[in-house]
Order: sequence, then structure tokens, then C-alpha cells
Amino acid sequence: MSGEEKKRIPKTTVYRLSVYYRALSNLEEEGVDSISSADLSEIAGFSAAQIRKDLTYYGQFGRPGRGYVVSHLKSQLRTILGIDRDWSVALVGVGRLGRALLAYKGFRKQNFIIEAAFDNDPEKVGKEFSGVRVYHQDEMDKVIRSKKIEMGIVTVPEEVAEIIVAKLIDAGIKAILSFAHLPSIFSNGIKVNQVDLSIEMEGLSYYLTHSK
Amino acid sequence: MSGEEKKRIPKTTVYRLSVYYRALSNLEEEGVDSISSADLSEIAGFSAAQIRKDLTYYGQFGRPGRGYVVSHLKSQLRTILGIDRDWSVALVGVGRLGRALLAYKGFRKQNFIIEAAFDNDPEKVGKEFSGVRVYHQDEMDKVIRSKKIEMGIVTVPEEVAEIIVAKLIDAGIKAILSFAHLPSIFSNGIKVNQVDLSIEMEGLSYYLTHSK
DNA sequence: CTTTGTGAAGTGATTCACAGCA
DNA sequence: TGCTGTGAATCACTTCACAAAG
Repeated sequence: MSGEEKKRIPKTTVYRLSVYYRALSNLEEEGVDSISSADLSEIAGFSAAQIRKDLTYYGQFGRPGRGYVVSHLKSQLRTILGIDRDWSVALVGVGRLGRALLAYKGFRKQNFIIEAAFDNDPEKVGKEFSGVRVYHQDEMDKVIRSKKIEMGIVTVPEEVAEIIVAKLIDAGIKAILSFAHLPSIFSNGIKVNQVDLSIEMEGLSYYLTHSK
Repeated sequence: MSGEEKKRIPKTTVYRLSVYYRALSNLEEEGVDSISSADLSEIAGFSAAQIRKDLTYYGQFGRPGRGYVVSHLKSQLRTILGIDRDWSVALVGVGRLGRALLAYKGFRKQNFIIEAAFDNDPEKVGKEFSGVRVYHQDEMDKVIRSKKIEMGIVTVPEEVAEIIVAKLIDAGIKAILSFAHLPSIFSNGIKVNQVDLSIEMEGLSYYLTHSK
């Protein structure tokens, strides 16, 4: 009754917002405090009209004759993109790649906080890697629910990836980043992001990672 | 004079072909040898008409009344997607994440062969990790050219990522997968894939990884 | 004068629906 | 009968162009 949508937002708009966000972050570091859609267009690689249209789906952030205030627009985009808060994450599979990702600072920088890791190797259970405690896989459901974890990173061998993903979904997780191949479809509306090197060169071009 | 295009192929078609390819791989493992666009639609999550349209941009692979032969279509897609041959890859930054990726078997499975690694730490130069020789970063240009390497994986700290990417481009590399944040635009027509955790949940949805 | 925000126009992508083949 | 391949129709997205605001 109340939540009425105004306009149809194109599917690719949110992706472009993330590009604008990154461009603005760079501009802010360079000390630029205001920018026009025309100038942002040069940096972000989308047309000025496109940028203005994308932004006005969410509000009026600019001022005619002046352009957009970098810090203000950036913070608006943080809210729109949902990166204005922390996301709690669990990592399953504390192998070589798993441990590297636990140590990888990039996640934390983007407000993804890894709260727990899981493995079925008794050697690893109870230990900490990069400050993250490893639990046994049997405890997945319990720990994920009690810590209210929202997202899972899957770095287990391909053979078991599908089972792990099913377990994560059962535990109520809302998004998954998988480094193993998975069947394309999980029905429950869960998004599985698959990190999967594909090709983006010589005229060929498809997404290296995609989401369904 | 000779290379005349027939039809305009939508930008997202190639991405969808990669989804079809993965679905077909699973079907082949399950012993399915023939499938209709309607059934593939169920698995791949795109409409049957969409699937037929996408495929006919590249040829006529099906038979009326019968559908598509899984093994045949799969091999056609391999060719279209450019994954019917090996791609030679260099990895720059033999840190924790770099070594994990060197050990990661997923790349080789997709015909990405890591031919060389680079680091500026004298301790690492000359050593091998997972069978890959580490060279000094000063040798990047020479090694990449002599081994005819086409793609680079960047796992260096964020501060130097931009310089490394510039060097790779100078060395003639055609595609880059970067785990560090980078400015949005590299002009030379090089594709930079940035692995960059973003959000794909609760109505929010943008690409975890994107390419420009 | 500069630049936003936005309806209208134009372009591009998807779905429809069916002729034709197996 | 079953299903592909494809023009035509529909739907979605982007660009144009300009009124209004600073």
C-alpha cells in the first residue's frame, strides 16, 4: 500500500553506480571536491546523460550550474550500494586459497568482516588463521545462525562445493561467493557469485564473474 | 572488404553462452546427450527464445523436432568462447594470495596456463611455487615477450598495482585480472577484470567482478 | 554562462508467434 | 507431433535536447 515504485531502474544502473563510486573515491583522494557529469563521464567511461539518469533514479544529488559535490555523492552512493555498513561473512574451506583470503585485507576494506571459518580437518578446527577462528563443518548451521552471518565464501574442492552451498543456504545465508564450479541454478533466490576465470580479450568478452 | 558482419550481436549474449556452456558440461556428465531449448531454459535460467536467438547469431546448431546434441553444441561453444585452446598467463606478486592462486587447479582446468610469476623480493626470485618459476619484476617485459604471455594476474599490494598494470600493458599483455583496486580506466583497449567483492543480495545487485 | 534533471525520441534487446523441417 | 530458426512486435535502455536553476 505504501511502497510504491516510481520508475523502472535499468538492471545495469547499479553496476554503473559502483563504477562512479570508485571514480569518486579516486577523485576524493586527489582533493577534487566537485565534479560535473561531463567530467565524471571522462573518468567513468559512461555518457554524461547516462550518469545523470542513473543518479536521478535515486534522488537529486547535483546542483544546476555547479555539478556534484564529490564527498556528498560518494556517501549517497555508499548508502544506495549498501556498503555503508558491515557485512558478516563466513569462509568454508581453510585450504591454501582459503587461508590466503582470510589474510587478504581487501575484504575488510570493503566492510566484509569474516566472522568464522569452517573446515572438516580436525587439525585445523579450533585454530585461528589471520584472527579468524576455524569451526568444524558440522557446526556451520549453529555458528552461522548465532553470529547472524549473511554471506559465505566457498573455497572447498569442487567435489563438495555443491553440498556446502546447499548447507549454507539451509543455514539462512543470503549470498555466496564460490571459487569452485557450481551448477548454474540455486532456486531459493540465493545469489551465487562464481569466481571463474573466463576470457575478456581480443573481441571476445564475457564476464569473468557473474551472478544469477 | 571481406569481413562483413551479418547481425548485431547483443552485448550480453556472450555472457549467456558461457552459462549455456556450463549447463551443457553438467548435462554431459549426467549422460544427457540431447536437449531442447525449452529444457535448457529451465537449467540456464534464460528463456527458450533467448537461447535460440543467442545460438543462431553464430550458426545453426540444432535440429527441428530434435533439439541440440549436447556434445556438439558444447564443442561449438568452446570455439565461440575461445576456450578451445590454452591461454598463457603471468602472475605478478608472489605473496600469500599469489601463491594460493599458483597452486589453484581451477585455472589450468579452464586452459589458463601460468607460465611465469614475478616478484621483487630477492628471496623469492629464482624459486618455484607449484611448478611456476619466479622472475624479478625487472624481467617482466623480457619474459612476457619471449614466452608470448597474453594475460596477467595481479596480486600485488594496492599501492603498486597501477604501476604493475601499466608495465604489463607495455609488455604487450592483452587481459588483466587484478585483485587490487585500480582506477577505472586504462585507455589502450586492455580489459582489466577486477576481483572486488561487492554485494549481490536483498534486492541490491551489481556485478561482483566487472570488466571495462 | 554552466550544468542539472527529465520527458520525448531513438536505439537496442527480448519475446512472440509461426513457417518449415524432422 | 515436436522443435528450431527467424521476422515482426514489444519491451527496455540510452541519448537527445531543452526548460529551469544557480
